[in-house]
Amino acid sequence: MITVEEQLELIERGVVDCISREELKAKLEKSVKTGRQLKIKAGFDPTAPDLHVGHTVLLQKMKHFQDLGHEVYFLIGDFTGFIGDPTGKSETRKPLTREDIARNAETYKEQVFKILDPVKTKIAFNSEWLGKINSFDMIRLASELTVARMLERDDFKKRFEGGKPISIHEFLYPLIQGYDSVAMESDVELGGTDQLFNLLVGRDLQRSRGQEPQIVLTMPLLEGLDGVNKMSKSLGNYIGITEPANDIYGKTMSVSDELMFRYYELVSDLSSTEIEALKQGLEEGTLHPKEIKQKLARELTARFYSEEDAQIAEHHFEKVFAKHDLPDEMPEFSLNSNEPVWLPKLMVDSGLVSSTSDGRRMIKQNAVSIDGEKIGDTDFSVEPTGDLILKVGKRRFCKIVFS
RNA sequence: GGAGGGGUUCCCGAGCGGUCAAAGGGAACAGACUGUAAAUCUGUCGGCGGAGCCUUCGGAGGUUCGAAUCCUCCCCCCUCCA
Repeated sequence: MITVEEQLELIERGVVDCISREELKAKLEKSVKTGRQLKIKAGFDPTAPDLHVGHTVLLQKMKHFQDLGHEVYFLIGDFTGFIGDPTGKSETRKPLTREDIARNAETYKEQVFKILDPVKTKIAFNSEWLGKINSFDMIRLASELTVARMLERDDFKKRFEGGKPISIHEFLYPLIQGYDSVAMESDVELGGTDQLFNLLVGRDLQRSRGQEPQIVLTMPLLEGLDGVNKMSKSLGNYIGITEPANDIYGKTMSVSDELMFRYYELVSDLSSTEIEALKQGLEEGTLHPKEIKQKLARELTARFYSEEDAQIAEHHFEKVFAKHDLPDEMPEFSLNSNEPVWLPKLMVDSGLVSSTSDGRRMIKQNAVSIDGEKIGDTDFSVEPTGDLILKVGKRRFCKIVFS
């Protein structure tokens, strides 16, 4: 059995808030003594089963608990999904059907098990207990927190002060999430730092209902590719874990040097000593920043694919971007015409640009080439004499095949 | 229920009868520079085979030679009072 101290060391790695460390230690001690696993809970939204690298920060932490032999619950917040959550200014979400949720849950499993141990992971749905709750329970729950307290939550506070709408039912979410902890009798709840408030509500509710309050652990939010905002799908600054290997590799390479170590710390499996060594190598000039980043890109690509795929992705990257060569494979567009084709039209048809205006713009900006030769004339027409490679910008290629 | 403020192009946000395809910023895209880095600089940023034309300013009508701008109704959001 692993000692409490050893467990703490792994658990606390990368954690922002731990409330409280003493209680966590006590729980671990009890667990070691009695052999009872701790119940670890982390909740996920059922509407967006597209996980990105940002989510993996949390998943990695869940994995740590699994490795330590604890009981990890992947909680799908399907109850919220049934209701439809119009959070923020985005248009009201359509309530999900039972089928949607079942399908999303499947997708989640596929993705989540790229990190978590499929055998050890328990999947739970909060509709199981929230679906049974009645109006009285709901109102009683709502009476346990004040509006002033609710407005302490950063997100609500900002929206309130900024004159942005907040629906009443949004106040219910922290309560519902907190109730999950009560229903599950969780020992530890994990979440991003933005979840701190919700996680603390769980503690409050457990305590007021005579349970031993859960330990709250928050993980940092990983910055997205823009280096500023947190990684999110809606901001488009993410690396999706189901994206093609080339994209995972390439997107990782576009991370800035400064941010790259943040990625190392939060998502890499390397130990902190190994990361330190990389940092030192960079400072001393023995390691080139590109090499360090490539190591990261390989690690991430290999995690979601394989070592081999990572090698291929690296090869592709070097070829296309470092050497400005053509990729090994590119989309083909077959054209059956004996007439010359106006270039902007061809660009639209082959899907390289969205409109002829856009194509025209690209030509004007000196971004278009055919078989390596820049085209600067917007009136240019392609003669149907033979296959050719059409390139727009740095990364858009298409092989035009005449048939 | 009463009073007031507002909904503008991907986002934020000017415009308040013609000179508006709509300032400015952000995002994005392209070019230069590179390590596809990042940062920076420059340019582009509704559609149409370019001049010109067509469709945009919450929705539907209307007034005008002319409407994002004025009027009517409707929908949505915010604030204050109750």
